Amino acid sequence: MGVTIKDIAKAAEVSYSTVSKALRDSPLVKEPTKQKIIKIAHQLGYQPNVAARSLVSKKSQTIGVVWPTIERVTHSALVTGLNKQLEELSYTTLISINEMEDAINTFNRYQVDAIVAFNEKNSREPAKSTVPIVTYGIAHEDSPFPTVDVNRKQAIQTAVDHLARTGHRSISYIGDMVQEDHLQEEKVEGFRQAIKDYDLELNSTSIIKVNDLASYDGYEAMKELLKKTDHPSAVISGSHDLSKGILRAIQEAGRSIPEDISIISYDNIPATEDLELPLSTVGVPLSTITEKLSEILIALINEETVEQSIYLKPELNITQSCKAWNGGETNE
Amino acid sequence: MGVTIKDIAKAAEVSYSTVSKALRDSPLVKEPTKQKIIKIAHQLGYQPNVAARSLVSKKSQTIGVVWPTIERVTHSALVTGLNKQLEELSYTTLISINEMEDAINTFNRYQVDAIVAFNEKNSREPAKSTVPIVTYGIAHEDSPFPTVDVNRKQAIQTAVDHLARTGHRSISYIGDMVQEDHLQEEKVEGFRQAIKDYDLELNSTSIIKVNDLASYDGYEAMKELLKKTDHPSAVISGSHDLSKGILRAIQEAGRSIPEDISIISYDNIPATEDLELPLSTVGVPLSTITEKLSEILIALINEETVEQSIYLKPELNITQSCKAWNGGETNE
DNA sequence: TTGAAAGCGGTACCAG
DNA sequence: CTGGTACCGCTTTCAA
Repeated sequence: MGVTIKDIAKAAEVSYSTVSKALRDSPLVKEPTKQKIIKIAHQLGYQPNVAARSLVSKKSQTIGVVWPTIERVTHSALVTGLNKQLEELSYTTLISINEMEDAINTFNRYQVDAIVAFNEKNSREPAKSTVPIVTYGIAHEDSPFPTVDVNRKQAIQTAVDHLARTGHRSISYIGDMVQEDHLQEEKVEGFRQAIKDYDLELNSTSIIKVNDLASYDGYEAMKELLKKTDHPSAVISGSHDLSKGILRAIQEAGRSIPEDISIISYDNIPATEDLELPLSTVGVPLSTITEKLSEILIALINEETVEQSIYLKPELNITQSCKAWNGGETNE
Repeated sequence: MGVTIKDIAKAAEVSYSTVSKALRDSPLVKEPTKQKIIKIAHQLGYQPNVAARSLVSKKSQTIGVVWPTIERVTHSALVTGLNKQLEELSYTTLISINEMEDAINTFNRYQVDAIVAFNEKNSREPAKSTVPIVTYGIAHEDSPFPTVDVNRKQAIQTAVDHLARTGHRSISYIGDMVQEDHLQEEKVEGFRQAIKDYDLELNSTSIIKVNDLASYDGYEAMKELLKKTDHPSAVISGSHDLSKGILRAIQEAGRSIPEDISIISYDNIPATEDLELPLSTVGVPLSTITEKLSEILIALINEETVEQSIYLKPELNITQSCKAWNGGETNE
């Protein structure tokens, strides 16, 4: 077994309650004593026993993340960001990839202070949990828990709005999923509605289906689209990966951005890779999401009331990948 | 706070130590009493407090997984499999995405029974841990902990071996990484050596570099390769994703498998998607890896001695994607 | 077969 | 400022 505060007490020749105080940096211990104790604790490689501590304090300084769909890369950046954010708030993050209900039970047994659930489907019965829960990305409908989500519909609408206002009349959206995917459908829905609002044409090449959201799918879709004589003057892409493929296809076809075609990508990941050209994006920055999530978590832990449903507003970020459209004629 | 055994004791009108026994299914409790207690516990939605339990029993029935590189999809299937396997052994899996040392400290505080670390780089100083640790995929060199790993070098050698024995003289390997990547280099090394052993030619198109291991990279590489008049009669691919792209490129070029070209893919994921044709693969099945890992974990927990370095032998699985080579002439 | 009581490693309160 | 002690929820002897 590991080192306990009693071992430290013996070594430091003080009572173990003094050790406890010193280690918690209590002002009730004289500075030299404190230093001595801390030093000894360090030498002995002391690690406080969470079990014992949370047993009495009822707090574990731990947040449980329920993430059954690790295979979905989409959330890994988010989880990474959240982990980091919570670390700064001196919380430890623990992840379970079990199903919602199992995971929640586990975290309850572990007495985590709060739970974030990334779940695709709404759980039928609101799992009974002593620990407060916030969900992310779940249909806002009638989740039994407070929910944080990105307004994907609005994101795409914002993109269409920008393009329409800058003269584009023919816009395509690449990213409708062949398989059912609630999150993607929301984007498509936003596109459809915005096109309608602006009274633009909606034809067979306006919404392009893809098998997956990977780079190749974007490439394939765009290649196909460029074969048409009357290809759109602007494209909105459903994900960063798709966009990479789209750029490749455009480049390969010898067309140029933004002269021949403007592009806006849905994306909440900060542009890590530098693509050849900085992509215009629309979406909620990852940091905004993790900040909001942490905020809710902390509020929940402090038993404050929180909004039942938070819908994050996307930001539009226009770069050189977009240009006003003047009917295809050169401007000079 | 949640329900405790005392609440149950009160409701069942027995002492709380009896409740404890009943819930642990001890033979020291009469069957009817036991049933009654279990029923009440269930009604009350009792969840045993891990903190209290592990405080006294010194066991938490939990395995910690250190997985700092979640962004790397490679391991997600493995973690999923391991989680499932351990669940069957009635262990709970908890994941930390913090750096090795932090994560190990966290798990020590949590008194997990053992730790699995997926780490790319060998940690400089063997973090001091009370809890036994096993690492996966780390250079077998001189890890301070027992290690389980796949023999990637041997995998590729096995593939070359098969192809060479069935008449192939010109074989290419697609999957050398542009960025440094230890795991990939091992495969390339295996390829190089096997080619040498069989006295085959090693030219500029024998080993194809890729930017990443995604589908598109395979597509691009294969497309390039097929432009050569004297393209190889067989290709070995470094990953399942690469293979998907490779198949697409071959198909697009109007060539056929295995008539024009044979292909073997490095892969340990069970063929989930059915590609058009079943791919020949070489690698260690995921289940073998997770079984071995669990086995070591359990042994470690029981304080048995384990091998310091376990190197799993890859399996070759040949399907219709490979065919003996007779110099390019038709056989009939 | 059941109950009482000790104690796991800490925290926090109270007395000195 | 330091030490003593009750107790968190549970497991595990030991007695009844």
